[in-house]
Parts: sequence; structure tokens; C-alpha cells
Amino acid sequence: MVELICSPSFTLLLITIALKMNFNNLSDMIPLDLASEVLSLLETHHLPKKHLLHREGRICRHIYLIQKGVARTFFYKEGKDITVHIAAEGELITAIDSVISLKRSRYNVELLEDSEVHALSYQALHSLLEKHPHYEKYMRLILEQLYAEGADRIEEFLFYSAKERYDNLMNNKPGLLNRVNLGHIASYLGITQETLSRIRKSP
Amino acid sequence: MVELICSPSFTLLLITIALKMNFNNLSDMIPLDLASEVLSLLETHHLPKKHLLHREGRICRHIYLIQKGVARTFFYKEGKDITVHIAAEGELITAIDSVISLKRSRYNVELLEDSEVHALSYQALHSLLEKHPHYEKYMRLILEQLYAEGADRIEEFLFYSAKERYDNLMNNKPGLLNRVNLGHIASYLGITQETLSRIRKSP
DNA sequence: TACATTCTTTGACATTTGTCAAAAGGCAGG
DNA sequence: CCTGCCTTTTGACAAATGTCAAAGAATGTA
Repeated sequence: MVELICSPSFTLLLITIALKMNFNNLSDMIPLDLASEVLSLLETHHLPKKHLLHREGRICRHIYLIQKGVARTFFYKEGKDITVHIAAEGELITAIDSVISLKRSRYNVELLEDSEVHALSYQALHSLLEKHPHYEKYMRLILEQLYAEGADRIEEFLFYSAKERYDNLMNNKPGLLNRVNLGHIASYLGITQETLSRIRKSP
Repeated sequence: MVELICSPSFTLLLITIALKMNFNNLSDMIPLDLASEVLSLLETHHLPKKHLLHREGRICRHIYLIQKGVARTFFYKEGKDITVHIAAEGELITAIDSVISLKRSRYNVELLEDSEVHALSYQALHSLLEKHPHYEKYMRLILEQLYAEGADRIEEFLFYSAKERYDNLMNNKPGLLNRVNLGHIASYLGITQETLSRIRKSP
């Protein structure tokens, strides 16, 4: 039993990585020593709603794992804020335009509820990989999975109407509706709040 | 001088990888032995316009590097074909929904000109990485870059109008216009051919 | 060159989505 | 419980994009 030998965070990390990879059998995929090493790098924080995990204009040096709560990545376009990513329990969030390239970010990362998050320094992760190159394989597997997910989201915009995109989101992440403002969900879907409101009414 | 010690394909591969990573100094980034090993895995083919590098319903087991020519990934939605990716010289193309997961693909990969392509077996690449785990790092760097590119394309749909997306494409890949049917470009931008035609007229 | 085929543009109109303004609803703090 | 703030819905209208049909342009082939 994984639970018996792991702290809650450790278990969560294992599960998170496993989910990202769509595998059922954890122990087959992720070696315990990797999970353990990564765990030792995490810093856990309890933070209030509206706290910014990352602020635009700065270089983002962390990846955040949501233990409890919800967060979104957004930025401003002509005064309006646009949500590009939403993450809940067990998911990862960061300023993707900065953490890899180390350029200044256009994004903000904001908590939408009082939350508990684990911060993973990207630099520390790199050092870990430097020290144990055999872990690189798992990073690659996770990135392959993330890349495929990104491709799916692009597909959504190419073939699905706003209503279909909303329906898909509801099927894939029910529950999100009750926790995230419809305005944020609308911009995440690439539409206005008014249009989303009307879509929700229609049969 | 890289050219002096490399075959054209070898040079191309180096440059391709380097471009994907947005780095200027090739030798700093990609070790020659890796490039050389990958080169040994490539199978070069000369193929005619309209040839399908990959057909939907099958499992895709290769990544293709375009040496000369243009290719697109597309699939059918309600009878119409929709282009999801376009690659020209020095770029990579594959059925991304299949090559990682080994599921049956919804995509076709089609040549738009008589082309010369290098096929890289994903299995062979995995074996290579298995044998030389220290290469994993470079795979990860490439994937990180690809992931960030995907995030940029999602952003395009979130904040830019059809006209702005067209203008961006023209700025980033001029030349594509003369080689790819406007119908394919339209679906790649997520609009109809008629709308693209009108956008091109407008000031 | 002439023909057939494919690609691109145009027109008329329908549908979807956006914009602006205001009203209605929900929730937290006093 | 009231008040004020934030969220969500609604209405009227504008703008963007899609659909269908047809004409025009370009291209390849006999």
C-alpha cells in the first residue's frame, strides 16, 4: 500500500505524476527514489485566496503543485484579464512562458481559494536531474504527456464551437463550475462572459 | 565550421534541433555524438506530392524531418478536412496523437509538394535513449521548447482575432502562402476559406 | 492550345459571438 | 438584517464569421 509508506504529499506527488502519464500502476512507472527526492525539494505554503503565486514582469522560477484549492494563470489584454490555465487539486501550475526560457513573464498566477500549495524550484529540479541523469526519462515522459494535452486543447479551438468547448469542459472537469467564476471560465474557453451565460441557458 | 565535418542531413538535424531550442551556439547545446547517433537512425525517402506519410486509424511509429518540401497534419470533421499542423524544411512532423500514446491516430500526414523526408523510428529513438540515458536531457529540452510553442498557439486563439492570427502567421512564416493552399491555411487558423479570402482583401 | 480540374474569390444572407448598458442575484462584513 | 460589492443574467444592437452557390483564376495534362 502506497499510503502506508508515504506522507500525504508524497502520495499526492506520485499520483499527480501518474495521472499526467495516464498510467494506472504507479509503482511500474515512477521509481520511489525519484518521488522521494522530488518530495524533498518541495516547500509547502498555506496561502489565501487572491494571493499571487507569480506576478507578471518577473521571471518565474517555480512550479506549483496544488494540494488543496484552485489557481489560474491569466494576463491582461487591453484591460481585460484572460485566463489561460486553471489547475485544481493534484495538478501543476506555473508561468509557462517564463519558467523554461527564464524570460520575464506576461502571466500572473493567482489563487482562487484559500489554498495549500507545494512549490518546486525549477533550478533545484534541474540540479537534481543533473545529479541523477537517469531521472530525465521521467521528465521526458511527463513532458510528452503535457505536450499531447496541449495539442488536444489546440484541436478544441480548431473544430469545436463555443458551446461544444463548454460541454467538453463540463464533462472533463465538472465541479470546476462551482469553484471558478464564470468570467474566468469564459475567457479560458476564448469567449465573453455574456456568451457563456447564453450558452448555459440553451438546451 | 560545422559544414566541413557533416553531411547535409547531419547539419540539418543539428540546425533543426538548435532552432527548436532557440539557441544560437550549436556546439554548446547538442553534443556531436548524439547528433551522429540520431543521424544513423534516419531513413531518407523521396516521395511525391499527396503521398501520405501517415494514414488515420493506424498507429504512428515515426517522426518525420522535412529536408525538402512541405507537409501538413490534418483530419476530417464532418466531411471537411482540417489542418492542425504545417511543417516545411528543417521542421518536424508526425501524428502527435499516436506516436507518444501508441493509440490509433485520427490524423493523416500528407506531403504538399514532392519532398525529401527523413524518417526517425520512435522505437529506435527510445532504444537509443535506453542505451544512452545521458541523451534524455536533450530530448527534454526539445520537448520543453515544443510545449512552450504549443502554449503560444493556444494563446493565439485566446486573444487574437482571425485577422491578427493571419498577420502573425504571415510575419512568422512568410513564404508559406505561396506553397500551401489557402484552404489549408484557413483551417489551420480555425476559420473558413471564404473568411480568409476576405481577410486578405481588407487593409 | 484547349480542356478539365482544382483553387480562390465574390455575393447574398444566416448564424454566432461581441459590446455596452442595466438589472437581478448572491455573499460577506458590519 | 441590512448594505455594499462582486458575480451573473438579460436586452438591444453591432460586428465577425459561417454557409451556400456561383463565377473567376490558376494549373496540369492531353
